[in-house]
This record gives sequence, C-alpha cells and structure tokens, in this order.
Amino acid sequence: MKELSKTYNPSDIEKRLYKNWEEKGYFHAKVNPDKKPYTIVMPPPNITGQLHMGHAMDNTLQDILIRWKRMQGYETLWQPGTDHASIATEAKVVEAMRREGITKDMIGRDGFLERAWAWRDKYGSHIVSQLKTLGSSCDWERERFTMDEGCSDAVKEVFVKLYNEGLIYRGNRMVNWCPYCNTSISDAEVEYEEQDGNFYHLLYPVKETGEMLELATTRPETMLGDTAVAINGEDERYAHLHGCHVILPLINKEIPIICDEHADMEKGTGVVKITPAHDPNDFEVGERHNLPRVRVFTYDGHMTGPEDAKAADEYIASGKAAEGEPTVLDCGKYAGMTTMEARKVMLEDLKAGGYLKEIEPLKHDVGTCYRCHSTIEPMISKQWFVKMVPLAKPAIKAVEDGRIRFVPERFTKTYLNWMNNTRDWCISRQLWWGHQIPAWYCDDCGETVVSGSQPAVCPKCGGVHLTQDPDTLDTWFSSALWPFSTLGWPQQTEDLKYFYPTDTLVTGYDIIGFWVSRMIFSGLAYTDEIPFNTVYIHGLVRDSQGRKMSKSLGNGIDPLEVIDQYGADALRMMLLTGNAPGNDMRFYYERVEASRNFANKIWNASRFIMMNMEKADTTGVTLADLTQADKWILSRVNDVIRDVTDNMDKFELGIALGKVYDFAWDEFCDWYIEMVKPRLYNEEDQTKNAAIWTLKTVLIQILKLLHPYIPFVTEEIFTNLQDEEESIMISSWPVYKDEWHFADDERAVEIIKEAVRAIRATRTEMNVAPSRKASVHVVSGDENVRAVFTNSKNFFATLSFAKEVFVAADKEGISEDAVSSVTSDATIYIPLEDLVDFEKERERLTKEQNRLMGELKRSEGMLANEKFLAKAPIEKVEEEKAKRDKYTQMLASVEERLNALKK
RNA sequence: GGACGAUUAGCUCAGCUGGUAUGAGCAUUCGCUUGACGUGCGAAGGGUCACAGGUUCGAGUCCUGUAUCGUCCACCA
Repeated sequence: MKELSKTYNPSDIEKRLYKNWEEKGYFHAKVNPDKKPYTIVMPPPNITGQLHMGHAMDNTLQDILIRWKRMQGYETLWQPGTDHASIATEAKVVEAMRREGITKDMIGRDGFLERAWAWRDKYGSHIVSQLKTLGSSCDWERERFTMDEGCSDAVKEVFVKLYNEGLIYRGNRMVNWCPYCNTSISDAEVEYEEQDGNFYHLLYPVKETGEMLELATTRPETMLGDTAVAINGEDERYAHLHGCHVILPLINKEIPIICDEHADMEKGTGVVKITPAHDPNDFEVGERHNLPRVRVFTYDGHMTGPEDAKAADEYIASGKAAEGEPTVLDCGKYAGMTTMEARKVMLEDLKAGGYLKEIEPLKHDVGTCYRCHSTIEPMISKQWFVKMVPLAKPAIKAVEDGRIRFVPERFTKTYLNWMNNTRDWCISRQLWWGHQIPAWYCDDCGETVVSGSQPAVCPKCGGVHLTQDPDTLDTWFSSALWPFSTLGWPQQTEDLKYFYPTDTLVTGYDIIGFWVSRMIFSGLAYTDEIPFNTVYIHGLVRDSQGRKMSKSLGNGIDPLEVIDQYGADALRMMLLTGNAPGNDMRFYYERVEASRNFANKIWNASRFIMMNMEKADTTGVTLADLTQADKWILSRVNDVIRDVTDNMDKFELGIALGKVYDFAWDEFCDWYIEMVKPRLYNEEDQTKNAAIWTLKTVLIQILKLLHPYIPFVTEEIFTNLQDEEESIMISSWPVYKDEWHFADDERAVEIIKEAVRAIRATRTEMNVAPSRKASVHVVSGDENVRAVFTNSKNFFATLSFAKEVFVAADKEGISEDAVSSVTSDATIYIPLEDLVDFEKERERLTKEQNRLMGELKRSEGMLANEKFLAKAPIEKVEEEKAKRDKYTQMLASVEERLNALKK
C-alpha cells in the first residue's frame, strides 16, 4: 500500500505523471484492426503562438473526448501539429529583422526563408511543451507541420488538380490589399471597424449642358481614377443627361455618364462616381460597361507617379500582362503623396475650384486587415483564385443531409450561410513564408505552366527559361487539407485508410468560415469523403468583465500561470463547468479555486479511504455482504455512470462533469463516508470489510468518470490505490450494471437522509447546535419505515446527533416536552428536557403548518381541476395524488404536535 | 439590412424531450478545534425566470411580437 501525501499539491505530481504517460507510449496510436478507431485532428496552433485561454479550452475539450474514447476501448488518435501561419509569422520575422536594421530586400528570398525556418525551430516547440503542461494526450510521435514535406506535397497535388479541372484560375480581380503587410488578403480576413469619416459632396460639371452634377463620396482621393459617373436609368431627374459626359475636375478629363442599377435613386443625389480600379462595386460596374481601369494608388499606399505609369505601359505593351491589367495614371502634383495626404490636398484644390459643395460627418465601417488593422485598399491585382461555387455544392449537401453534424446544432446555420454566400477565394499572397505557388511562367512566350515540380522546358515554345510565381498560398489553403494531409495523403497509407475520415473536430465558432468550411469542401473534393462526422463548436473565454481577451487590452490571462498556481486539473475543470456548448464563458479566479477545491476534496476522501484500507480484508466480499447504505451508494454510482455516459455521448461535457461533481461531493463524501465512519471506528463491527470494499469500489468509479476531465489527480490516486502499476488512462470506462441496481435501498436511505436533515434543521432552529448536546430520538412511522431506521440505527444516530435512538410503534409514552421533526414518512420526537423553549417550538411548528397548508392547497387545486384530471398523463395525476397524501399526513402530524403543546 | 445568441438568486452561469424554480459556484447570515479535508462541515436567507400576447389542464421551457445587450455576415457610392 502506497500513500498519498498529506496535502494536495498539483505541481508535485503533474509533470511526473505526464512524463510517465509519454514514456509508456499511452498517447501513441497505431493501426489496429481489432479496435474501432476514433480520431481527432488538433487545430494546429500558430508557430508564433503562445498558449492562450482559447487554446486551453479547445485542447481540454479534445483531450476529454480522446481520453474518454480511449477508456472506452477505441484506438484513439489525437493528431497534433503546428501551422506556419504565413502572414503572422512573416510579420514577426520582418519585425525582428527591422530591429536589427535588416529588410527583406537586403537578404533576399533565400536569406529570409532561412531566418523564418530558424524562427520556427526556435518557437515551434514552445507551444508544444505548453500543450503538454495542460495534459494533452496527443500522439506526439506523429507531430506535423503545415510546411513539412508531406503537407507540402499535398498542397502541390491539390493545386495542380484544381488547376487542371479549371477550379483554380489567375486573373486581374478586385482584391483586399493591405498596404502595410503588402499583400492581398481574402474576404474572410477583412475585419470591419466603425470609424468616423466624412461624406464629401463633390460637383462635376456636365460637358454638354454646363450644369453641375452633385455626387457624394467617402474617398475623394480615388477621383482621379474615375472612368465614369453612374445614374439610374429610371431616374427622371437625370433623364436629360443620358449619353452626356462630365469633366473630371483637377485633371479636366472627359468621362461618360452611364446608366447602371448600382446607382440607387434613394441614396444621396442618386449619382455615383465610378472608380473601377479601387472599389469592388465599381469594379463590377466597370465590367458591365467595359470601362477602362485606371489605377491611381501604389501597392504601398501612395499616389502613383510618372514611373509607375511608364512601367505599367511597358508591361502591357510587352504582351505578358493578363487581360484586364489596369493602366496607371501619373497623378501629377499628387504623385508620391500618401493617400491621406492626397485627400487633404485634393480637397483644398477642389474647394478652390468650387467643386466641393459640403462635408457631412458620417460614421461608417472601414475594412481593416485582421492581422495589422491597417485600412484595406481595394485594388485590382493579378491573383490566383479558387472557384467556389462547384466546390461549395457538395460541402453544403454533406451538412444538409446530416453526414456532418454541428454541435450545437445552431451553428449549422452559420456554416450554411457562409457556404451559400461564398465568393471566389483569393489564395495568392505576396509573401515569402509559405507554400510557393507551383506555377511557372515562360520568360520567352509568357506561357503559364502549373506542375508539381519545376518544368524543364516550356511546353508551348520550348524555351528553357521559366520563372516560378513568387507568391505563396494563403495559410488556410494548407490547413484546409489538415485532416488528411497529416495522415499521409496523397499517398494511400494504412493510417489514412484506418483513421480517416476522422471523427470529431473541435474548434471555436470564430473559424467556421476560415477553416471548418474549407476542410469540408477540400475533404469532399480530394478524398471523396467527409473529413469528420461531427463539428463540436465551443465559445470564447472572456475576461471577468466579458471582454475578449486581447493583447492590446492587456487583459489576457496566461493559462500557464493559472496551472502554476492551481494545477492543470483545476484549469481544465474550470473551463468545463457551468458552460453550455457554444456559449462564451468568463474567466474567474474564484471558479478556478472552486475547481482546485474539488480536486482537493477527492484527494482527501481518497486519503481517508486508503488510511482505513489496512483495517480490512476485502478479498471475499460479495454483494450479499453489503449493508443498506452500501447498496444505496453503489446503486447511486451506477445511475451516475449511466447518466454521465449519456451526457458525454451528446457532447454535454459540462453537464456530465457537474453530475460527477455533485455525486462525489454531496452523496459520496458528505453522506456515505459519514455513514460509514461508525462502522470503521467500531472494532466489533462485522460489516467493516463490506464498507471498505464499497468505499474503494465507488471511489474507483468516480476516479474513472473524472479522469478525462482531471487526469492528473485521478491518476495519482488511482495508481496509489491499486497495488499494481496500471494507469487509469488505459483502464476501462465504467458501464452500468444491473446487479448494482438496488431500488429499495435507495429509497430507504433517502428516508433516513430526509430525517437527518429535518432533525439537524430543527436543532439549529432551536439553538441546540451550540451545545452540541446529544439527544434521544424517538422515531415513529409505519412498519416499513421503522424497519429502515432499525436497520440504519448506527449511522442515523451519528448523523443526527443522537445519543440513543428508539424506534416506536406508536406514540404512547413519548414525552410531550419534546420538539419534533416531521418528514414525509416519519415523525421524530426529540425530548430535549430543559432545552426546550415551547414558545419557539410552537412558532416553528406553525411556520411548518403554514408551509404545508400552502403546498396542500396547490396540490388540491390541481386535483380539483377536471381538465387536469382528464388531460394530464395518468402518471402525473398519480404523482400529484401521492404528494397530496404526503402533505396531508405531514400536516396532521404537525397539527397533532401543536395541539399537544397547547395544553 | 440579414442571421444567430443572451436576458433566471447580490455576482457569474446551469436548467435535456413543457408538470411544485431541484439549481450550482462565489458572496451574505448563523453555528461548528466532529480522529480525510477550514481548499472543510451543518443550517439559513435570497428569484413576479426582460416585457406583452398566444398555444396548453399546465410554460423559465413551445409559438408570435417588443425592448436592451452581444456576436457573425452583408452593405453604406
């Protein structure tokens, strides 16, 4: 027999236990035809990342599911890995270089990538060790990285396949351009922020009529790129202007007035300036009317100048430019200004020329970069796109027909909403860190060659000089393949055949669009299978005021500090308790403390049991040896096993944990252990072995049920409780047993518990507690009830502070100088001799009388309602009748006592 | 503008398929040096379940609408 240390100190045990698990290979999964597989792929954290509360929650949920399924006998694979996080990592590396005074251009692509890989080697393992601290039972032998060889092969395979199928194309399209990151970003990566801005009302003179046409814009600096002004064809105010032109102020350029539905008659003056190169809507108008595209901004946020214009002209003249390449304007006096400077100067000039009518303040949402929060400039740019409509279709179907299920169900809507409205996905990024696009351009003829490897010659002209596209792919392009690329795809590996499709994907609702949807369509498109059958969505962990934890607010709480102080078990438990799936939760240290206290409680209860185990020999104990109390607790734990497993099957993890918590603390510790103590402390007691057997058996069930949630304490106790070394991790999950069901004993013990509670309440109210004076209890009730009390006299006496218990068939001979506790089944008289304050007792009984009369009135009211009797299910009616009878009887007892006291 | 969520004890939140609000943690009050645990034990107070209608014998739970807060999506020339 080993021993638990006197005080529960998580930091003493957690590291040691984790190391042991890892060394024993418990986390490792292998193809095993004798078992059913259960697989979770971990959402790969960024290599730049520090473990934050979101990770802690996400990974705790996954670990719970994995540990639970492992105990249920599945071959469980939790596939871990990290993400290269193109923009985020590149930004950090660039920033680190900047502090050294180095730029990307100075060291070139290869030099930069060398640094980025070094960064990855340095920080990539950081988050892994943090996940270990949390207790994550991932298969670290299989750890992957989105840019490792296998994942990169998968990326190339997919790119080539989609290109050949015409689902990837390159073109000049409107993209979201981040001038700070100097790259395009996808629609999903734009975040809108409300900002104060202005509505500038400009006046454009009409060439044919000489009138001034008023229009409004929030971005006057784009005006040099205007190539038309639009009015609605139905708008009678401007009917006379059809076919006319306006003269663009500042540069005196003639542009047409066109009719387009985009011009909304209700809004402003009903006139819109059209800048196809710098606004997504205008781009579309431009396409419809075949308008020229004139770019006036550089990609780093300045007004274009003569060199820009010349370079563009030469490029277009060379014939290599794709269709739709915009021309570039020399912005003259504004060239080289930032867009904001240009806005200011242009407004002054417009005002001087009489072209500025008014400035109207306005709040509007401005698109910003999700990484650096710079204002996004819509720009025409040549980029690679994935055609979404054909890919989205099967992905929508898979969810609609239930092959993939969202938990909670409401997130299905979020997903479908996303999928049904998705636009083509811009996948190229003007970054170096990432998968370089597997496309080559012939230097001689401009032909595009897409291939998994560098082509030797141009298939069109035979030229040998081919240059690879310098751009890299969106980070999400590789993470979309994660569920199968990590298992070896495109190779048909044994792992892939066995573990794929995976089972549960656990992630936050914030990346349903970014990631979940893309994995689903990717899985279906490339493997012909769903990537997982269930998506378990959780909410965000917020600070105690309900704010998102963020670096800028400085309100983030470091999970590692919490673990350091309270233990990983406490943190894990805190993240689970009292939270419905998909809802956000607030972080409170009070709740971490409560969780730690629970672990401590279990620790001490176990210590108590282990201390007593030496007193007994449990080897020959059978169910027939158990007492009423033993059967009660065994029957109860049996119920809990069934209920908790049901809840977990439905992903109601918080509820499941709550049930074990309540059972372990209230029923097992506060009731059962206290019931058993008189037997343990009495040398003569014949049922000691049964008591110890029950204590140990029930404790083991509790530990197993808790293990997925709080793996460390449960393991430490379990291995010390057992003589053998076996880990609780690989023990089997408890199952409901019919032979552990004892309905009669459950009822019997509930009768005693009710009596104990009533007596304790009475004593407290009568102020007996302070003296803690033991009293004599006389129990009256029917034959069955008397038998129950006789049976359980020993613990009933202790729990209710009796020095002696008499079980009486009738009330004769009971002193009237007594207080009484009335329960549903029994009345307990407590002759307190000199301690009784009769006035007080009358008050107490009167209060009780009133309460019972209230209940009775409600119950009788219901039973008097004919409609209730006619329409309610019979069980409900019977239930209500039983209640009425109970209240009637209790009321009679109370009144009887009152009468006796009135004498 | 569209979708979704929240509104229950002083605070933070649970409440599954409608049946006395069974609530939990923290906080509060009173009492406990009970031989596992004061990170504990016992007792107690505290709620017209946002509001208005409806369905039902019966609604925190289902339906409709309103209000406040929050999130996501779309858009605002």
